[in-house]
Amino acid sequence: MILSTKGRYGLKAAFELALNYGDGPVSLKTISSKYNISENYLEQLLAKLRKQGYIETVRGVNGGYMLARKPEEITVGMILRALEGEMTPSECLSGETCTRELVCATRVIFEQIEMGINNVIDNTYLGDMVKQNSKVMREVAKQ
Amino acid sequence: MILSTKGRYGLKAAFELALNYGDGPVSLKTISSKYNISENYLEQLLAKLRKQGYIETVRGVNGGYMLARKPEEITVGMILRALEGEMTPSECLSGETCTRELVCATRVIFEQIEMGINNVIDNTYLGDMVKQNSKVMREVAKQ
DNA sequence: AGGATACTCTATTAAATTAGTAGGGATTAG
DNA sequence: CTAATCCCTACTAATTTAATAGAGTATCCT
Repeated sequence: MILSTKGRYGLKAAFELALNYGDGPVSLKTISSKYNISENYLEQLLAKLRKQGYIETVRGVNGGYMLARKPEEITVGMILRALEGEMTPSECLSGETCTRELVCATRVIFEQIEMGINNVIDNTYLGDMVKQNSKVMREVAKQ
Repeated sequence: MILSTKGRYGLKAAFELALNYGDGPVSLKTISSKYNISENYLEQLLAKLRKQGYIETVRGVNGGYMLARKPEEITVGMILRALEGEMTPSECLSGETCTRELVCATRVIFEQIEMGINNVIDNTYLGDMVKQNSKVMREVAKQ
């Protein structure tokens, strides 16, 4: 599994906040029960997203979480990286351990895999997910 | 890290066998010392590749490992999957747990990530790596 | 003011995975 | 027959994952 539950749960939560963008905060309980995720665990994931500036919180009664920016300004990559760390297939692409930059056949492959992933996650915004979702929902409703 | 050492080491070893394709077996010791990988550990990885039919072995003195097919017939994806399992971002794409096929916004993203990865690993053959490598080696030699 | 609701923060932990280590057994060239 | 190799299984230390637990702080509402 390329993504752990951190990235998977976190992306679901971020999508939920995007769905409710502009409608005030959504509580942890609402999200965790809708997606069937442990409340305390999801809380830790949302804390990471908050610390990285992607979501804001309102404390107290009727409080909850909300996106700190428009869904059109937050990419899937931002969310996944905030939770999973750099999305790289091999430490030699992100770290200092690999010294054979030029002459490494496997490195070329790892770079291409990384590009393939980044191409998706950096070009998809939460806003795109919302649009795509409402489109699918309409199609399902027709049948 | 998307790939564990299993996939990374295993791909390096497979590449090494591709480099030596047609020249008889290459011993475990040769590969593990060249790439600085634990001999016993690499052996376990090569055993997996053998059981899946990608490599053959010759036992006894002067024995070793060799590709069971031409480098042009073995993809990077075959090697990585043999060692890492299915390269999928989320269990909902490979397993039976996810039941909301149609109406799942995050699933769409996971599918696209998977396609991005597969596009690279299923279209790159060990033979391509060998060609690419000798090209780079020539360029380096010029300078 | 006070209670209920909701986020904040830190510590702990069970389970799984990773990345080996270890060692005895079988095979074969010379 | 012996040294070089592969074969196979068991064990283990370290790390990561996926929570669980609970005490603390802020805010709304009455």
